[in-house]
Amino acid sequence: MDDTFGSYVRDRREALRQSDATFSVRQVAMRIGVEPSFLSKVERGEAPPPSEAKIVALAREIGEDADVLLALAGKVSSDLQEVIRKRPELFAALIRQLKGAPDNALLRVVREVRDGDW
Amino acid sequence: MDDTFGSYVRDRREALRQSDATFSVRQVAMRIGVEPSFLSKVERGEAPPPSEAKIVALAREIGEDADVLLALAGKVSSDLQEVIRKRPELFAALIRQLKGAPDNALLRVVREVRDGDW
DNA sequence: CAGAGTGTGTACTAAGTAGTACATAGTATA
DNA sequence: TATACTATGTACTACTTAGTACACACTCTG
Repeated sequence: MDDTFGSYVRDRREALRQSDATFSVRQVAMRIGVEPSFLSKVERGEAPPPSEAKIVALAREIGEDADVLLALAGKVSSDLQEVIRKRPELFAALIRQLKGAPDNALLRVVREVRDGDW
Repeated sequence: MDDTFGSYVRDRREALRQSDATFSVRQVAMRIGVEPSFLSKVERGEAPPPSEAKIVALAREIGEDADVLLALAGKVSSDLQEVIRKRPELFAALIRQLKGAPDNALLRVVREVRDGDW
């Protein structure tokens, strides 16, 4: 098991706990709707990352971007997948083409699309 | 169960069988590496679409784009997912922004990226 | 009419997913 | 020192995924 996910979550949660005692395993687990033992196992890498819905809730809890946390868990948000599935050829072509592009090039495309008159 | 996937595969295979007898359930199943009864069930929607690897093999067999066939199966190719997972913020932003864009706008971006000096 | 090839029905399974329930042991506080 | 909250360990389970194995009945061809 790789477990960047678990350690990352643990680190973030412990950090938040410094200033807010409600960030215990128990309370966070309760807030995201899982058993404390399960969250504990996930954080220690003994259980694989939970389902997408729980990860999204967890991201909100620890103030992290949901897509980033999902990525750490080896997943891609289902709403993104749906966008791709609706036009597979076009999005497949686009994504494969941007695979090797540097970050700033990507950012430029993002901005162009945002600002442009599409 | 929705089953556009199964019917689509069946239609394509039957069409090919008109001119080539080797496109029977049995032979295609053998070529893509599953049991004939399983392919039969998949085609009739009694079993969900098979694994990504089998779908890709099937796409080759019936001469369809793998990404399109995967999309019909409700999946997104794992290599595309990996690209997204490596830079989740950027790709999430891009894809969400292009969600509602018309096909020709998407095509323009694809072409720009291909031709541009990125 | 034998044999090959066709599609399909039934039964089974091994591995992975996503957890729950409960017990235990340590720690902080009043 | 009681109590309350903390984290963790062990055991169990229901569901899903991704199929296999094998037998059956039909049809076409030599």
